[in-house]
Amino acid sequence: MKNRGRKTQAAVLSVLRRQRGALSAYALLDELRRTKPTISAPTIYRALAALIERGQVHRLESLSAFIACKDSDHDHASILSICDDCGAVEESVAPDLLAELSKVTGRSGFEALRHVIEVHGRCASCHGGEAPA
Amino acid sequence: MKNRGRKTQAAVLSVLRRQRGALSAYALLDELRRTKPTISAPTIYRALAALIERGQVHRLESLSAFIACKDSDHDHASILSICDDCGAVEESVAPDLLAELSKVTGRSGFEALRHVIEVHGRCASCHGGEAPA
DNA sequence: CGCTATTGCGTTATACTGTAACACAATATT
DNA sequence: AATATTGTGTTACAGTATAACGCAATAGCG
Repeated sequence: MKNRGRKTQAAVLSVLRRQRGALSAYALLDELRRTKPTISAPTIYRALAALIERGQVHRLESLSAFIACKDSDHDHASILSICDDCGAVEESVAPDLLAELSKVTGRSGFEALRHVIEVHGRCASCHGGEAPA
Repeated sequence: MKNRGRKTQAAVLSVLRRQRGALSAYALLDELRRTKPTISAPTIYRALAALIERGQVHRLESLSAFIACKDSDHDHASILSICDDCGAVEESVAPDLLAELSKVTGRSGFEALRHVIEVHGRCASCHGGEAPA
């Protein structure tokens, strides 16, 4: 049976999809405990690992946080834009850019296997809107 | 006086420069304790923050680790290539790529302020060398 | 159909990463 | 010289993640 852990994974994914921004593992944990009070950290991390492996969840390295993948049809690495004001995260895809990046790092013979690209800044509503606090 | 913390910062930088790869904050701490046994975590983190601010140290977000900046003349974000076999880290600079990246993320009106670009893979000696364990 | 082997989930406990808050040292000010 | 000011160094703790164990669920065998 392949579906043993799938229930937890589905629950995790469902919570992440409900969010506008990213969620830390422990925020996720708190949320999931509302329906399953006994759930604990390693369960979450394992579910996240499986989801990340399948490309359904991204880990934001620069935030130690997680987000559901929006457009499920891309196998290649995403470019993640993180609004430092409101926490919203956007995904962009740009295969040409990844190829270019591999080329740059490959100058020295480096073999690129996994790209981590995260861009911090302000989303349209935040930098167009009122001044920050 | 501006140099109050500079002594610690210099010590941190010196240790980082001696390394081939990146060092976690606590590995750094252990190393520094050899000459100054009383030093503790926040001291290290403050020194690191100052060094990062000045661009002399980079934080590898995907490793929670730190590395001395090799070529001190660039203000723009670095592209960091991390060898997952030997831990060696290379820095590349590619302003055009950053501009392109800002353009991609800017499609939706996002204003890019800080780029995090880390590429995992294998350095020339590792993927050219013998098979991994 | 029950018994045993196998796989990997869930839990407990703990290690690693990072920071808030306080106390004090060094300098600037009167 | 005494006091105000700034920010370092420390203590203590919060947040992030995982090793290791025990058990539940399934598969294979008699």
